[in-house]
Amino acid sequence: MEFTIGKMAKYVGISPASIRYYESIGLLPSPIRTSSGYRKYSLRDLERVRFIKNAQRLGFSLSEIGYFLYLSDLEQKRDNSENLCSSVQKEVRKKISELEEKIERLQELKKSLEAMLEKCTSSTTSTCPILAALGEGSRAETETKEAKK
Amino acid sequence: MEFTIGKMAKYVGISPASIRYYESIGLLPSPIRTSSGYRKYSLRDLERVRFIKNAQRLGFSLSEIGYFLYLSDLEQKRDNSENLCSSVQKEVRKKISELEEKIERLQELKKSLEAMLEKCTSSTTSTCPILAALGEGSRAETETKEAKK
DNA sequence: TGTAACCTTAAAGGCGACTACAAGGTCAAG
DNA sequence: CTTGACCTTGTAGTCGCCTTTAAGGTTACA
Repeated sequence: MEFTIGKMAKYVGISPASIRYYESIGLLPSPIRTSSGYRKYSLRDLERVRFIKNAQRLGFSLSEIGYFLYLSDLEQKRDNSENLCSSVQKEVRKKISELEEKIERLQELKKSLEAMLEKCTSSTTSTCPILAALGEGSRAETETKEAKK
Repeated sequence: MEFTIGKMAKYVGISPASIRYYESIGLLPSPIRTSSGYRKYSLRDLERVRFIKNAQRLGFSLSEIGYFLYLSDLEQKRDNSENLCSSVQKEVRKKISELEEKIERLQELKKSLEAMLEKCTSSTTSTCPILAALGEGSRAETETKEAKK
C-alpha cells in the first residue's frame, strides 16, 4: 500500500504542505521517491503522521512530538522499553501539570471578568465601571518606592 | 507631571519598545515631543498604558483592547455611555465564553492524558501503551467522506 | 493529444506581540 | 569635557506552525 503525498494528506486530514514541513523539521523521514521524484509513502508513514496529528490534538507541540518519535524510534533499535515507557510517562505528567496550570489561570481570569460584569450590571454610574476597573492602577507605584535613579 | 518613555515604561513594567509598538499600531496617540524630539507623556498617557496592561493580563488581545479604547474615546466626545457600557459588557461576555470553551477543552485533554497514564501504569506490555494509544487512528477516514474540492 | 489535477522546489508571507540591532542624537553628572 | 545612560528612527528577527506563491515537471483520463 503506497500513497502520494496528496493521498496521505487527505487520509490524515492535513495539507501536503504540512507533511513536507514535518519532513523538513525532521519529524518524518525522507520517503523514497518514484522515478519522477514524487514522494512515495507507506502505511508506516501514514501511521506516523497520524501519530503526530493525534498527539497534536492532545496538546503536544511538534518538538514534544519529535521527542516521542525519537523515543519510539530508539525502541525499534535496542530494547529499552522500560526506560522508554518511563520517559513517555514523565512527558505526559509534565503536560498534565501544564494543563492544570493553564486551567487554573483561565479560571481566575474568568472569575475576574465575571466580577467586573457583576459590578457593571449593579451600578448606575455614568462611566462604564468595567472600563474604570481596567484603568485602575497600582497607582501607588507612581510615587511610592521607585524613587528611581 | 511628565514622563519620558523610559520612565513610563518602568512605571508600568514594560519596555520602551512596547510603548513605541503600541503607538505604531494606534493604541496610543502620538505624544507631544520635546524640542529635541523626545516623547513626552502625561499622566493620562500613563493611565492608558496601564489600562492596556491590565486588560492584557485579563486575557484580551491588543485588538480587543483597541476596541475598548475606541469605545471609551467615543465616550469622551459625545455622551452615549449607555451604549458604551453595553458594548463593553458584550465584549466581556464574549471573552468569558471563550474562556469557558478553552477551559473545557483543556479539561478534556487532561482527562485523555490521565486515561493514557492510567493504562500505562497498569499494563505490562512490551511496547509503551501511551505511544500505542497515540498511534491509534481513526483508520476509517481512509475511505469515508471528503470528496473535497 | 489535450488538459486538469496532481507533483516538485525554493522562497516569502502571516499571525501576535514583541525584542534586538544599528547608527546616531541628547542629557545629566562629575 | 567626557562619559554613560538615556533618547531617536528604521529594519530585521523571534516563535510555532504552517499557508501561499511562483515556476515548472508528471500523470490520469477522455
